[in-house]
Formats: sequence, structure tokens, C-alpha cells
Amino acid sequence: MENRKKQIVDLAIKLIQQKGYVAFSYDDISKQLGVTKASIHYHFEKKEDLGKAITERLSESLENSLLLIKNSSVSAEEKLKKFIQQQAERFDCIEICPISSLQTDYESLPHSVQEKIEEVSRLELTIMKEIVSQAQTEKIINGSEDVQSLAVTILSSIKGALLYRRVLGDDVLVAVQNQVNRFLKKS
Amino acid sequence: MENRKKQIVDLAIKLIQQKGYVAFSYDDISKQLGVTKASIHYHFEKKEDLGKAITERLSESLENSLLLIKNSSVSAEEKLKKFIQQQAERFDCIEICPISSLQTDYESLPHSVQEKIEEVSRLELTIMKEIVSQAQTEKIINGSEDVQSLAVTILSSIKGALLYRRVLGDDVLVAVQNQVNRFLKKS
DNA sequence: GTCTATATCAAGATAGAC
DNA sequence: GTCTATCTTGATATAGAC
Repeated sequence: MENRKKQIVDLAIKLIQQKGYVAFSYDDISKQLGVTKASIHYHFEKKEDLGKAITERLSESLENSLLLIKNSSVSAEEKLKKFIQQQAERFDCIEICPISSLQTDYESLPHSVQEKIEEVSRLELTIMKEIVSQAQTEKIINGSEDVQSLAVTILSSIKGALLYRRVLGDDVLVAVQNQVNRFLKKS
Repeated sequence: MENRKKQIVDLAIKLIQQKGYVAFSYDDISKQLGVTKASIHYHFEKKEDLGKAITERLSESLENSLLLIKNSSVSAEEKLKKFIQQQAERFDCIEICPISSLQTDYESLPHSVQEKIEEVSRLELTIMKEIVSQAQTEKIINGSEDVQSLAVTILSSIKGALLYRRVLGDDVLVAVQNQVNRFLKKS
């Protein structure tokens, strides 16, 4: 059943958002799916294999978002709003971004997964650059602003906010969202 | 020897910056200090005890910074610059902020350590608010800016940047640093 | 305060039956 | 594709000698 494979990857990503790559185990997955550990090992022989499937899924998902963003005709402001809301909704309050989680556990990841997470990080930055440069075309932001710097900063502030949200509550992310919007209008 | 206790906490913080709370072990510490695991257990019977000592150290260190910042007469811009540079220097490129690392591993922390990390997070935010509100007094930034929102955003962007730096290299943090400075001057 | 030795447990992983 | 059973390893933790 290819569906079971998908189910495992989905759950693993959720667990990574909650506990991280090092902390989640095949036991967690097997219990939540109501099967044995051996059964999970049948689908993904080693944790590294599951790790690769996870990062590939994240990569595909971002490639998809990039296409959607490029081909959509809504304003940059709306796109950014949607991006942030996806981050906030996809994970409930105790969850952080899976990419941030994997970046934190970077030193414990197998090489193959490290390489993938690097690619995924770059891809994410590309998406944010796409949005910022559209904002520039729309004259929402000053043409002299450095697209790369602004994109990195907005992306970092969202990811950092998800970390603080976990301990300080939802206000943190709302504050960052409002602030980022103000930045765009003033710069 | 009280010095050995300090040595252990120092090393543990460094390991948390590199690998995280879940991933570091008493074995890592004992090997690097050239003693046995049992010896580390003598100083900190359980990992939770070491966890508490670590978060207390982080808390004291931030209390200290807060006093220094309040009593120093340098400009807000200089204080912010110093804050960011401390983050960038204290940890070399593969290291992230220990607070971010503990926030990520939050679900795996003992309750006592969870509480402490919440306190530490609040304290850190207080420091950033102190700097931002000084900037407001100095009329560097607009009086209508919300201090809380701006402080949260700057702090989050620095922490997020340290995560991306690990995989994308030093440019990321430099970009955020420049961007934050530009924000202050324009808002 | 540090050591050796050992207990205990959980995690990753494999073999072979159904 | 899932199961039971088992192996191995590494981590937390404790007992007791030096």
C-alpha cells in the first residue's frame, strides 16, 4: 500500500514539528498508526530512508508553492499574508516549522538528509525573494531595498517567531506579522 | 571542586548549541573533559539537574546583560549592534542560540526546565524591548511604533537567521543585521 | 571527586513466520 | 504487509571501591 508510506511520512513530519528528528522514534509512529515497529521498518528500512522521504516531501511541497506564487495574480502583500498564515495554521501552537526543526538537528542528520535540507532552505528563500521582488515591482517597497536581505529577514523573523510562540504564546507571531506588514509599507 | 561544575555547564551549553538537549549525552561531556560518565553524574545526578543548572546560567547571564544595557550610556544603535555581534561571535558558524535550541526541544524537556526556558525567553524579550524603547527616546524610530512588536520581530529575525546560517552560510546573518539597521533608520 | 562495574531501558535494526 | 522475537547499541542511572 503506497498510501501507508504517505501516512508514515505525514506523521513523521508532524512529529518532527513537535519533538524534532532526534527525539521522534519508530515506536512513536508505529503506536500512532496501530502497527508494529517492524512494519514501519518494512516501508523505510533505516531512519535515514525516512529522513530522505521527509525532506523530499518538503522539497516537492515548496516547489509546488513556488509555482503557485509565480502564476498567481494576487498582490505581493496578499501572498505574504497567505505565506505567514500557512505557517501559523499548518502547525498548531506547540508545533514549529519542520524545516527549522531539521536545521536545529542538523548535526545529527545523515549526510544525505543534510544535503536535502540545505536545498530545501534555499528553495524557501527563493519563494520569499519572489514575493519581495514582486512587491518591489508593485512599488510597495523602495527599489533601492536589497531583495535578498529583505527576504532573508522576513523569513527568519517568521521562523524565529514560531520558536518563541511555543513558549510565549500566539501573540508573538501576530506581532511579527503586523510588523512585517508595516515594514513593507514604509520601506 | 565548584570549578568542575562550571566546566560541565559550560560544555553542556556548547553541546546544546551544536546538537540540542536531546542529542547531547553524559558520554559526550565525560569524554571531552577526560573523566568518566559516573563522575559527571556525581555533579549532576540526573540530566534534569544539569538542565536546570544550564537554564539558570542562561538566566543569570541575561539578567547581567539587562543591567549592563540599562546602565550603559551608548546609543541604542550601538547596543543593538553589540547584541547581534554577541550572538554571531559567541557561537561559531555551526552553532545556534542555546535558547532557540531549547525552545525546539521544548517537548522533550523536564517540566522544571520548561518553566525556566519560558522565563529566559521573556527576559530576552525584555532586553530587546529596552533597546528598542531607548531608540524611540532617541527619536531614531517613530514614536508610533509598537515597542513590543518591533522588539519581538528583531529578536525573532536574529534567531531565525542563526538557523539558516547553519545551512546557508554567514551571509544570512549579515543580511539580517544590515536590514534591521535599515529598519531602525526608516521607521 | 573520580573510578570500575553494572543495571535498566529505549531505540534502531534484522530474521523469519504468517 | 504485518507480525513476534531477538539483537545491538547507546544512554540514563546507581552501587560501591579507591
